[in-house]
Amino acid sequence: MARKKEYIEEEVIEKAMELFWRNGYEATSVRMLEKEMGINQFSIYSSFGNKKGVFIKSLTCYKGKAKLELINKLQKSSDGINAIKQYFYDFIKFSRESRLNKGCLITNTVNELGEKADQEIMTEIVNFATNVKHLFIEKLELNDKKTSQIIKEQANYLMVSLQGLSVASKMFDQEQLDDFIENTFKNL
Amino acid sequence: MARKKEYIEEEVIEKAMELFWRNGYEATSVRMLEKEMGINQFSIYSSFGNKKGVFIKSLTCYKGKAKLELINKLQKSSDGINAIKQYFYDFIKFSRESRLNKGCLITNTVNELGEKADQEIMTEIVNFATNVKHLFIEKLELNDKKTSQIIKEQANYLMVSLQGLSVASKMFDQEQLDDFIENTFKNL
DNA sequence: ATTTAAACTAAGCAATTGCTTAGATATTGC
DNA sequence: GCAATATCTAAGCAATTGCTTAGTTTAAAT
Repeated sequence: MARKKEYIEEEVIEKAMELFWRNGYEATSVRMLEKEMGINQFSIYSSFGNKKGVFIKSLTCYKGKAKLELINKLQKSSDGINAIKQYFYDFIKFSRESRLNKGCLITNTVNELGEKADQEIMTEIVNFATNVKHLFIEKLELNDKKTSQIIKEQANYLMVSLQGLSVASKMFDQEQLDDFIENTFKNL
Repeated sequence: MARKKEYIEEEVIEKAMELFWRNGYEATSVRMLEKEMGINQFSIYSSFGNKKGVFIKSLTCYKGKAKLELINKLQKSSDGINAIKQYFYDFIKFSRESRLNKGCLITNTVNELGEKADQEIMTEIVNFATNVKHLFIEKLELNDKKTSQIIKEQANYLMVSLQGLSVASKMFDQEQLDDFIENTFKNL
């Protein structure tokens, strides 16, 4: 009884996500989204409500991509600490696009919006961080010598370290990042 | 032969710096700067050229404040590793304003502007990071058992860790940050 | 006191922001 | 074929962006 959409929402959201990932939230305008997603502003607003709506869906898309290309591998591994270390190395590759290091979209967003981030956005972020942390805990528990207190501390340590890696990858060279990762996992 | 300025550039720049620190570069408009600095746009542009000019001076101001409240203490100390650890704890206090964790302005800027940061801004940033790193190296050298290779690696490690602390302080609680710092220095 | 020039106020510039809407177009059920 | 309706294009909205400029005020040198 009506016309068909000429685009697939999941596909255009991936384009949007890439743009937000490269530029950040504020620096990405609806006109830029229009071009990158290949659809008109009318379509953007009718599909996603507003700019924030596009961003929320982009975060979901990012999580899906990260899960597929990064997190599933960690989840499957039974290599404990070494699996997490590999995750750190994998993350650098994951966040690099040709010569540009984009960092982690979640970390970028926390850093950009901080406490003044919208509630909905903040929920997505905390949600994602919690998942990763639980996964770290799961891998740390493979070492049965660690007490739950130690595991908690080390999981916190690793979470902050990962954020450092995200920011640092934008300005430090591979050698510096390698030094960081190697030292991070020395005593775990 | 002419009228006197009704403001002191160093004073109004400190206000601008606080604003950039809280909000980031893009999210800070010239109208906001006008209000915060307490001077008219004409004065802003005649004193600092353009928005970027205000920002560059703000970075310099930040460095001065950091030196005074943070870096000098580290420089004076002869406590080696422990002095650096104390620097990490001091940084958290330094970057907190009432309940808001603003992170490090330098780290915030790298994260926001990344590779597309203006050359002049990038110079200021690299410059500052290099200073801190050299200071870390100086303190690490107080332990004469460390080879220069180890010291290089550990300095890189600490630099990235510090950036992690900056971002993480925006969303993690004190306990998580403490776990991070304590574990960070276990590796040294 | 007069001249001179820098510093002020405040209005205004074009460009861009997020978002909306009027009207044309296409796809469906009948 | 026709009517119904969701989707498209493209123009336009008020508000905000970084920056400028015309005109007034102030203070020092003569």
